[in-house]
Amino acid sequence: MAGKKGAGVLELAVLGLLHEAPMHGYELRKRLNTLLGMFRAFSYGSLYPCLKQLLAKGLIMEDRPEEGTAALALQSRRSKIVYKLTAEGKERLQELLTEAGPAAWEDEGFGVRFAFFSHTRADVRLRILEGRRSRLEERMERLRAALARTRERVDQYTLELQNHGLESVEREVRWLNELIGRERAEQELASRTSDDKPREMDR
Amino acid sequence: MAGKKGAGVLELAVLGLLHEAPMHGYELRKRLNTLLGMFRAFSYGSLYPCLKQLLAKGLIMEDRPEEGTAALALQSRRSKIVYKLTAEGKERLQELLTEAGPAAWEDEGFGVRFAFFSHTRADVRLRILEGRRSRLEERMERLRAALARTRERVDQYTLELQNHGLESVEREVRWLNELIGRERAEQELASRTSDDKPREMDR
DNA sequence: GTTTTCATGTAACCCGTTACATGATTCA
DNA sequence: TGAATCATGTAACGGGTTACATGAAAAC
Repeated sequence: MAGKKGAGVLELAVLGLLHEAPMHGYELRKRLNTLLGMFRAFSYGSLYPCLKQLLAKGLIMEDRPEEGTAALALQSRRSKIVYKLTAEGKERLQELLTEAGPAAWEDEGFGVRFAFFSHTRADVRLRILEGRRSRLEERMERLRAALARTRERVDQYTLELQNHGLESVEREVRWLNELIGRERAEQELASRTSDDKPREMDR
Repeated sequence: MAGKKGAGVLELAVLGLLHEAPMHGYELRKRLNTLLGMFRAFSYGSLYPCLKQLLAKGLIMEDRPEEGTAALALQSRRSKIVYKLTAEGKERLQELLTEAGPAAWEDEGFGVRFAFFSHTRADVRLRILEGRRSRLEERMERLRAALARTRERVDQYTLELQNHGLESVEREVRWLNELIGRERAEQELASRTSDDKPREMDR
């Protein structure tokens, strides 16, 4: 609970990907951008400094392929640097994936969290999905209100834009509804299996 | 063509809104956020500096309500400051709305341009819509490829995310197709009306 | 053997936010 | 008269990009 701040999408994404498999920066960036391609794209200019920083924090470690065992090659020979999570890194990742607050359901962070949902506790998943949904429902309301006002002022394009925006949000809400339904069903199934045990909401 | 750079969404949005009607900062921000609510939300911390900067560039001017005609009130009395476009401001706005390059169809800038499409030349509108579409089609291809690869690795949630992303993009492409169709129809109609006149693409 | 792609990194910069400070106006 | 909201502003900071520099490995 000490001065831990910042976090950021990138940090989480890197930790998450490295948890799946050790990787070097270049590859990491590619995986990053295919994973989150529909939201954003990171550049090397942000990735490498981030790695450096994670290294300094002891959350990841380098795995430089040390070439010919002995003292042959001097320390030059720049080569691929494979990164992997340390124990603290895994802990940190788990911690990030467990927090179910605004950071997890705002536009910024939701995508990444969702991408790593299979490493997230079931109850946290549900809370994040619900948080996201109510966030979008708010937006929907505001959008509907805006639309009602715009309809009178008849700027055809603004109307078209807001309408398309509204439909997008509505669509995402429907998607979330389905996901939440599935999660609930699974949870119920799970609790019915472990049956009479006195509760114990995970963790 | 001299050292004009930066621009930015905010500048365009402010010019666009002020073109519709003079306004003070606070109101401007609200209009801004209902207009572009589904993309982003600006804070005062960026709006006021932007206004200051536009003022310095001579694109907008203040309209301080000068109270009781004469030298009564000393120069204190801070009050609402209504901004409006200058001649150069209108020119600049027109210039911004006429450029049909990447800036106009990337995620960042597309929304704002579209919102002000009714002040944009018909041919420019079409080019921007087409630019946007091909941008999204690229993304679609990459997304489809990513999906194909993900399907084998069976992370259920990643798959779900990418799938939803793909569908969103496909939906936007269909939307654009429709808009482009309408624009084309209108253009044809217009050219058939003015018929044998040697061209003169609007404005 | 040269071009392309892989691979790592840095420095300058930009756009925007957060948090704060201040004051006027409206309304209970 | 005190609280809420309207209204304007600033300083510190942050997270990211662009453009650049460098070099190894693969492809042609």
